[in-house]
Amino acid sequence: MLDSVAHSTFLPNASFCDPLMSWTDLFSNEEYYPAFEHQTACDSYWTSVHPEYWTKRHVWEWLQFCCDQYKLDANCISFCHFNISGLQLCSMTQEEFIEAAGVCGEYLYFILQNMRSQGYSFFNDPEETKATIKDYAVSSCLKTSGIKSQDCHSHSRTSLQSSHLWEFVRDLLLSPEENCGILEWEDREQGIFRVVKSEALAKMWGQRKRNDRMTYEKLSRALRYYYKTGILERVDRRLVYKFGKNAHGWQEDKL
DNA sequence: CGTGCATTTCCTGGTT
DNA sequence: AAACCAGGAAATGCAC
Repeated sequence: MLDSVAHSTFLPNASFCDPLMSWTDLFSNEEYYPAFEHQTACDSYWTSVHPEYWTKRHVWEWLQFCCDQYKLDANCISFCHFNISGLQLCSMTQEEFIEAAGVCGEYLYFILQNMRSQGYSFFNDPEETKATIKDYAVSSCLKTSGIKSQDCHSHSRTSLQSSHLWEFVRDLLLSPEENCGILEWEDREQGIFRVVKSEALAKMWGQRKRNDRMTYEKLSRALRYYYKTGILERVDRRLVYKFGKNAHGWQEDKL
């Protein structure tokens, strides 16, 4: 089972990232049936069929795509739970997803629901969706190597909304596209970083928490509380912080 | 409903 | 003077 997932092929990235493409467009677009002229629905890619009509193979292909694209830990996923059709997949509740794949399940559920409502535009939404995906993947245990499936399950309640400030800061440091020069590594190895645009950082954090009253003054107070818990360590320079021993996921060689 | 955690808000005072 | 830093105290929102 795992082998079939690991060895099947994906569409190249460029093929499904057109944000303007609807399900109808995708379905009728010949580009999605490039190599096989007389394909049946069973032979088509999952990307060319609405999730409700997915075959078991489509479900597998989708799972593989998600694992690959969002660095989900396949160890967290009970693949036998997903040996089902698209119709059955779509009827699964979030709880059932979590039961089948822990925090990865919560994430997969999130992706599926968005795909069902938005089609592939979901994968290329430059706004919230993209940040949501990234944050979802990075803030939970998904990107950490060597994580045990039990750990994933124990974190199954972790979600975007519960993402902590230090994780938000960490993820910003780790994603240059979102960062926009707001944060900068001062010493990558030691986890020392500088807040370059304090106002922008506060604004972004405020957006994340849906709080337009957020300021750097208040954000920095929250950061200072991290000194006590070892998430951050004090650095005696303005706007400079350092990850402490209880912060994880920021080290280059451990990503 | 109560409790605890993680901020958020506010504030006084000190530093760059 | 503006922008930060240090923390105390209390309030808030949320999950359990």
